[in-house]
Amino acid sequence: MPELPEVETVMRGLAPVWTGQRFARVVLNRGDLRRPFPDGLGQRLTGATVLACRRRAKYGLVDTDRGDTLILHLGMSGRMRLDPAETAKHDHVVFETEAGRVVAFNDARRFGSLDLVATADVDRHPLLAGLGPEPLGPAFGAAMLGRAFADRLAPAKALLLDQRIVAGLGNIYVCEALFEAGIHPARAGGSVATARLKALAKAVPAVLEAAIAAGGSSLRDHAAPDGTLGYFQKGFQVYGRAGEPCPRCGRPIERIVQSGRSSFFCAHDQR
DNA sequence: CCGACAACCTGACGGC
DNA sequence: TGCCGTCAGGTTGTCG
Repeated sequence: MPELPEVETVMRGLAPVWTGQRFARVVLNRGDLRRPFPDGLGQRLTGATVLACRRRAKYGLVDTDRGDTLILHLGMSGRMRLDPAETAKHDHVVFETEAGRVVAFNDARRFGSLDLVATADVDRHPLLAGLGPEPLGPAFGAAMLGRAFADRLAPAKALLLDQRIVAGLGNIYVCEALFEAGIHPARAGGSVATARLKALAKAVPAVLEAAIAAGGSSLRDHAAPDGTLGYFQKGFQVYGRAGEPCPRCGRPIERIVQSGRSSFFCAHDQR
């Protein structure tokens, strides 16, 4: 479930555990996830002190005092298990601080990734260089969306999923934001009325902030009850609710598939 | 530029 | 209990 809010929650959970702490051990239980781990990953992290835990789009960034930044991506199924009672299947990398806190990067499907790059070059790294603005940052808004949507025939759904336009949205929150803004997911970007674009510019951060708030509240002392960071149940308005009544008009929520991914929407309220 | 599709992997779930 | 098909929050590349 890692879209922007989940990654934000994970990094907020890691921050108090890692910031200012040194890694005593980093155990790699395999040599790769989506891609091979960088050479010397374990050695380069062991003994390093964490300066900051932050986020860009769906990437978690961990800066160290050695001038390196660990770039982590949770893929589809990645989780950070905090002080796990025991090791679990798919605990691929285990970080242990000198204070004895343990974090296990668990990722069943192995679509996640770990990269280590010079902190000074992080923003220019190929993974991050092409990303659009943060939807919760100052560069995001109706004007910027208007420029990105103008003259586009591509569906609004596809444009919002395009990380070069806005960085951090995934399938769930795109569905939710489009519902909130009253925009049909298949509507061509260029045909979205200005008023709806403004609504969308409000809906996107609203939906994300609500999710972050829900995640944060379920975190308590930095972890869900099962020690997992980053995943929390949340009631969605339309996502995953095909056939259920629209919370606004009561008509059944519909599901269509766009470029291989499910879109959930209300055909009456979203045009 | 666009969109459909496949690939990367494992697990959960429903039907039989 | 097992087997089978379907689906899953992401990213990347190919093809037409």
